[in-house]
Amino acid sequence: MTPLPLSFYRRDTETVARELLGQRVCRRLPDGRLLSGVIVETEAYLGIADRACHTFGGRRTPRTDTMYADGGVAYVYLIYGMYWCLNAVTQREGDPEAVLIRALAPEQGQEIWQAAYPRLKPAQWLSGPGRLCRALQIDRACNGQPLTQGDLWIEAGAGAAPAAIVAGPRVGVDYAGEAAHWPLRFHVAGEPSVSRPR
DNA sequence: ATGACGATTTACT
DNA sequence: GTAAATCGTCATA
Repeated sequence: MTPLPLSFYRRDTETVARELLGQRVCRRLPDGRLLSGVIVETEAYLGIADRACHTFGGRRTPRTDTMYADGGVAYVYLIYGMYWCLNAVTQREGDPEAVLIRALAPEQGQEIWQAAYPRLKPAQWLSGPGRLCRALQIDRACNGQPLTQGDLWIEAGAGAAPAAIVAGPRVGVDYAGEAAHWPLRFHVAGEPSVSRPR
C-alpha cells in the first residue's frame, strides 16, 4: 500500500477531481478485512464562489469546518438523514474545496458485497456516493481523517487516460443557479459502475 | 425553539 | 414515472 501523498490533494480542485479517476480507495475493517475499489466518478466543489458547495460564501459551521483543513483529509457528511458521502479535501488550509467521490468499480471485497447486496449487480454495489459509503462502512468516524494513512486511504492505481474522461454537470445541485451548469462532474467513459449513465 | 431542506436511494403505482 | 424514508444542519426568531 502506497497512499497518494498530501501534495496530490493540495492543488487545483478540478485537476484533483480528474486525476482521482483511476486511483484506488481502500478501507480496513475493524476485523482486518480489506475492501477496495477504483474511482470511476468524481465531482469538484469549488468553495466560496461555488453556490453548490457547502462552503459557498465562506460559510463555516461545525459541519463544514472539515473543508477548511489542509488538503488530504476526508470530508464525510450525512445527506437526507440516511446516507453518508465521502469527499477528499483539496487545496490548502483556509481554502474550503473538495472532491466528492461518486462511484467506484469493485475490487477487493466482492464476496462481502455479494452477500450483502445479492439483489444488485456487481457494478451497482459501489455506484453512487451513498452506496459506496454504505459498502465501505464509511461514516462520521472518518470525517477529518487523513487519506494518507489509517483505516481509510487512497492509493495509486492505473489512473485514467485523459481522453477517456467525460465532463458534465454535477448531479443533484439544481438549486445552485448558474453553478448547476458548470461541468465539474467527471467519469470514465464506458465504466459500468458510473452512477446515472447518460 | 422551530421548521425547511438536502452533493441520495429505494420501493412502489 | 412519483413518493417515501429519515435526521442532522442551519437560518430565523
